[in-house]
Amino acid sequence: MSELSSAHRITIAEASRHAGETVSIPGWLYNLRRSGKIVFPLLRDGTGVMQCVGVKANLPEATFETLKNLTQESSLILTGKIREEGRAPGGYEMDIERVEVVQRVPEEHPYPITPKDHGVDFLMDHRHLWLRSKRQHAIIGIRHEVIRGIRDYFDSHGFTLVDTPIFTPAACEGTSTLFEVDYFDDEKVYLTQSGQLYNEANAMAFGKVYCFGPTFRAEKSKTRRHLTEFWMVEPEMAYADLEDVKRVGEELVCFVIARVLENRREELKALERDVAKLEAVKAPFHRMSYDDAVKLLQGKGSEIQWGGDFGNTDETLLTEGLDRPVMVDRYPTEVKAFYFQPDAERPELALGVDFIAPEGYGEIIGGGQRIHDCDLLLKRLEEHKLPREAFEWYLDLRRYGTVPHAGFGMGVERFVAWMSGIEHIRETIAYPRMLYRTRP
RNA sequence: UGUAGGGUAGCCAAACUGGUAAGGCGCCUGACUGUUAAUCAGGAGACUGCGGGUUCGAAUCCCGCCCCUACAGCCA
Repeated sequence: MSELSSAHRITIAEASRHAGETVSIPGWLYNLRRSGKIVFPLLRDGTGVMQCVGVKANLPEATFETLKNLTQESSLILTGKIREEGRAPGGYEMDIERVEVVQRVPEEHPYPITPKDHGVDFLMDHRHLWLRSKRQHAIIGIRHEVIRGIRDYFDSHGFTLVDTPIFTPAACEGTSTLFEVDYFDDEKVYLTQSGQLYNEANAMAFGKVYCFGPTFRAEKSKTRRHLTEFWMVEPEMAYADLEDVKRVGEELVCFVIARVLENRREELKALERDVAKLEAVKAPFHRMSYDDAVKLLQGKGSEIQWGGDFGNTDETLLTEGLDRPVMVDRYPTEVKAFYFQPDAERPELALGVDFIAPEGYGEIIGGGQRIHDCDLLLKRLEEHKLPREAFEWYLDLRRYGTVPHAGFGMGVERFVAWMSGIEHIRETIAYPRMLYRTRP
């Protein structure tokens, strides 16, 4: 590509450091404003958008004509001098000297996404192009920061990354529906819905581990909080209990929020996110038992009965008026998975905890302490009618040096939706997979 | 899967108790030397989701199907 740029190549993000220099910026035409003898192409290069100026009197006829007739999203390389300019959005502007059009989008097939209103369905059908627009760019940038923050947190706190398989032989939790995949020789495997069980084995090998990858749920959920394919980070710790889960979860959330606030101001601004709401999220988070949560909800008019799980509106009610997440712990054993350690004093309760984010973003973390006693685990497998043979390897973890251990899972997309302050989770991943949408 | 709402040009969208398809964006032509989703003037572009029915006449009413959205259940 070097023959295409006639001057030092820079990105728009670097432009402020090159004021007074003549540089080349390769990119795409975001928009074009024209006014007779002066044109303002807005150049987009993935790092930002920059207003450029072309004045007829200062340019060869052909160059000006080329600029004037550019079409939206045409690819081009602009060369010119960078100048500080108060009238330009972003504060810097390029005085265009040369233009090289790499591909001009023909007007017979103009770029479909215009700078005006579009419906969700149309935009989702053009998701591969929609990613070029400012809002999507900002959300994906925040997603990147969230993922980097999560990794940095675990990497700097003694956790080893041990990724778990995506093809799994059976249900990890038995409840949710699984996607079935044809394997070789008539064998069936399933797409993972959690790395949990493998994580427990890995924790016994490495002490503190985490896995980070996609998970799949074949539930026919059709809400703004659900995807059939989503990313989850799951830490697991040996010699740890429910309190450790609460402490680590709280630290992780605060760490990642601080990173987003530190490095993604521009994106938050583009999304008109109320950053004061994020800045308010500090430890300690609110702590509440399931018992108290049920009483609180009933007092607020919820239909919930002791023994039931929280609905969507219940979660919103629980954080009503709160500026930070609430951790609800000690759920009835029946509503939780088979592997939860029971409370020593009240065995009808499971040592699990859910973190419910404020502003209606719902559950972002779910986890707890696992059963470490082999006999109890066997009993639970029977109660849940799970095939013992499939869990022999899992039982081995209780036969060879079992220890109390605990962990949790955090859904990346819900976290990103919360950070971004957006309504629907579908915008937090580049290519969302939902109940009735698997394309593009 | 249930309940509710919706499907009108490439996109957004109006059209009352049925009367013969507004407006805007984008595209094309022209004007404009500081535009900020530029503005102004003109132009092209629609078997009103699909199939059937009622009617002199259907975007509008009725039946069936398809698709979308929101909410609920389940969950991260």
